[in-house]
Amino acid sequence: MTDPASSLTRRQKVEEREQAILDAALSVFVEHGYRGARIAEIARRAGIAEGTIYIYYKTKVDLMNAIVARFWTDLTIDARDAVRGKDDTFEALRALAHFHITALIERIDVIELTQTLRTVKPSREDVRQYMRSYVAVFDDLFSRGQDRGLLQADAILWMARDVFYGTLEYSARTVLLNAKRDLDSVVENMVYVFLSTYGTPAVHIGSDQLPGGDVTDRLERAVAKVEQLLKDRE
Amino acid sequence: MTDPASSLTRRQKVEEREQAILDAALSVFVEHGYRGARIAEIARRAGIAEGTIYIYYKTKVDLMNAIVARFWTDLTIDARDAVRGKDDTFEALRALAHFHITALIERIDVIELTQTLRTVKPSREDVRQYMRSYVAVFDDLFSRGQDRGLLQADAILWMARDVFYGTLEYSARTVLLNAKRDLDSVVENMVYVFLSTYGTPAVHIGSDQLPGGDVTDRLERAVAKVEQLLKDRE
DNA sequence: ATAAATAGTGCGTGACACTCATAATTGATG
DNA sequence: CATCAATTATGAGTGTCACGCACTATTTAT
Repeated sequence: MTDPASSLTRRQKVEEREQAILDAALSVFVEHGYRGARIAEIARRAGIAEGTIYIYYKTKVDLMNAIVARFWTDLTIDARDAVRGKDDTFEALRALAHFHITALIERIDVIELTQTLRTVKPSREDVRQYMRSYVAVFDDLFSRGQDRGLLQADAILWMARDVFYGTLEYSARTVLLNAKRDLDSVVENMVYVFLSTYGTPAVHIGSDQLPGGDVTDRLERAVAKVEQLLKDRE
Repeated sequence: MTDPASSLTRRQKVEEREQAILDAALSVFVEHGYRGARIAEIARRAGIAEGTIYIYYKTKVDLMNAIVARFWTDLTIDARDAVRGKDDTFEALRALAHFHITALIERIDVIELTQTLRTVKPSREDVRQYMRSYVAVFDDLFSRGQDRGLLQADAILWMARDVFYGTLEYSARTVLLNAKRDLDSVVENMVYVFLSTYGTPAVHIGSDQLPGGDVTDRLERAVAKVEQLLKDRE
């Protein structure tokens, strides 16, 4: 046939329908949560029969898994974009922290679906996989910071990662509950913690972000004095 | 009647039955998760009819809420016990961190139920309430540390709290996945982060907990040297 | 054109949370 | 102790859904 509407190959049509299902499912899951979501409603929104969905996805859980996978894959790409071009490690960390907590708050519905996935169907190896890809953005940043001597070389990556993502996640949750707590403070706190904990002297010298009273900074100045004195004595 | 078995008053029997239901429900929920848990199974284990449960709890969600509430209330008491008697703020922090992550790992099943509760029935004001009581253990500790001049007076409590609970929670999750990551390291990392970020100079002087190679520690020694040198010059 | 393969349909079914009419238990009262 | 009202217990019954399945429609290959 030369019908323009059917100029699409079978695979393309299937592909499109799959996206339609995912879009419909996302909206329904987000609106009603996993339990409240009705397959019938998803089918209706996707403009297909209920049974058709089961051709594409074996179960309701599988369907949600597909949604969540798509979400995190896209988010990983966006995260990489957010830090691209930031040369300074701490600038990049700040950007990533800002991106991450913003995403956590704006897309909290989808993120909660991810949580639900874990409880509904434990031991989903695939969930673990795309989460790994996502946090790799931080890992790369941190390692590069270490190579450049801005972050302590002996700092243990996974500990720093736990502090980073754990704190932001927890903060996001409280931001959502407490309403009046501002995102920028959370981000600045994060950067501050990293400076204090993992920053090398190289970072602190010439740095002006630490408010008066910071130990490391003051000690740094003291060391400079020592060096001066030692030179004087020679 | 003087039948010893029925020497219990009506209220006592009701009370006991309620506990029996909660115990049965806990075990079933933990074994099968929220969705997999069958009310019929809970009734069977509690030794009562299915309908009886609905006399005590209006819905399945309400039942789970009761379980979770009991859990956190008990945990709060244990947490307070864990820090009692620790005079040094950092010792207490260490103890609390250890207690918290141990609980997170040992009782991860119940804690996940808490998460599930949030998604299944959002805006549960009561969940927020007993969580608040639980984190208050940390808040008290931190404030006392500030009063004593061991923690920076201008540090913002909620930020520190987010770092503390957020990091531990995230770590617990990865510990459970990665299997080989040891708890003590996580706890020490936590204490280290707090020392670096929120500790005042008063804490660092004379402290020996930071392993060689740590910036703050090294700078501390450098300062001691400066002071010595300066004295010598007088 | 015809067959083979693939995609779509929607009614049927079993599982399960929750209801309700009825029964059993309790403790107060004369 | 007998009676009664209030409370608590029961389990068969009901409505809602996820999912199965027998069948139809459409596309691709021959």
